[in-house]
Amino acid sequence: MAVRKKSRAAYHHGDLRRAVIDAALVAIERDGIAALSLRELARKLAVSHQAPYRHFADKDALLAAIADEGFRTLVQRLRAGPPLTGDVTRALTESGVAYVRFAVEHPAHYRVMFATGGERRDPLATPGGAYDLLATGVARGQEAGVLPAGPKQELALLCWTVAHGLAMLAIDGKLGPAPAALATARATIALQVRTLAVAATAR
Amino acid sequence: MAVRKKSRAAYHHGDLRRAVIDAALVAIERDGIAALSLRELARKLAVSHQAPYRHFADKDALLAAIADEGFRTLVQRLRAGPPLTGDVTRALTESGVAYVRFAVEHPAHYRVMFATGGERRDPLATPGGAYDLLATGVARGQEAGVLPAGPKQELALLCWTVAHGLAMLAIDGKLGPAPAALATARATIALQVRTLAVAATAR
DNA sequence: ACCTGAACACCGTTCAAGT
DNA sequence: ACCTGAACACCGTTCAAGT
Repeated sequence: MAVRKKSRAAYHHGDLRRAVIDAALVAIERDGIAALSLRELARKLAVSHQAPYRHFADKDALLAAIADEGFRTLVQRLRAGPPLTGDVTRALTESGVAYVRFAVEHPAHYRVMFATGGERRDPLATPGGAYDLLATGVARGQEAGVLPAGPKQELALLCWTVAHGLAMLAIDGKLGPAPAALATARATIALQVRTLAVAATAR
Repeated sequence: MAVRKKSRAAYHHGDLRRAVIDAALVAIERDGIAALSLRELARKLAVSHQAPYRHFADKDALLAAIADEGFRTLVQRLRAGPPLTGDVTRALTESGVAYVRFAVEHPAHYRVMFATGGERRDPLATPGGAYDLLATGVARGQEAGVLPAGPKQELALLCWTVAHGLAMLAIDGKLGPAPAALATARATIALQVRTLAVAATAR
């Protein structure tokens, strides 16, 4: 029994790549990116400290993979919201909430996505990426008269700024514990959308 | 000559504490907080690797000192803006610009101020701190009729969110190179202040 | 696609003993 | 308020040789 157990435990059966990423997310969430240690991950997964190098060239490649995964998931979440064909005000609000919710639910992903050091690309600016979705939303909002006229780019940046700002404040604990933080973020987004709508109809 | 040079170089004459902080800021700006190494700082300053410990209990104490310095400087910069007794719209705009400018000019400070890991306090919430200044500005804005009515706290959080969001995007290079980034931030802040003013007078 | 095991140059931090 | 120097347990990363 002991022998069988040992010989079976010698190899990691399953998706080590996945397991390394998941363990890294847990570690980052607890101790921050700075404290991430590949050797510690390997220890926790009971594989040799060299095994992770089968899947990631180095520590930065692991972080890049996490960032990639984060951007893909974020776009999915944004696409899952209410369609822009209906109530545009609501759609814009829910998009913002979904953005912050993603950050709150995946703080390690979000941190890595916007961390420096790796000089990573900017998948937000990718065609079909999050920024594209935002630009479309802004255009619809202007057509529907719930966003003020003016350069779409400026408005899109303002919206992203609010979402990103709230996301960072939320995962840094500046908006209180997780459930309250999301409610506060929602209220702030709603205030912003309302303000923009009022300004749009004012002239 | 060689002897004299060696014996004089043996000690660090001057403010080692200051020198360590400055060297840390340079290192963080270049390689990020994660890559900061006390031993490397000591080497660069030509002191023993143990000397910095005279001034900082550990690495985290050094980061805490940097964060402290950052919060103090930020408050100074915000206080240096145009007074709230005059053109409130302009004062609010310049406050926001000063906030982002601080981040752009002191990216390492700003990063450390909002970095996790150290579980630091929140000097923003300190009496007389940055958040107090913001709350006062919001109150004046409402009195002057350039900010919409409503809970001051919600408006203050929205303003902080925009400033913090722009600051983070700027130092992460998402707004382009430094000079352009500040201009973009200014335009975004102006758009937000204008929108709020229009919404305030709409009803 | 994993393993063991050795190796290298680096860390943060502590200690002991100096000036 | 600094120094030298040794020490400890840790890192990321590379290599060699296995299954």
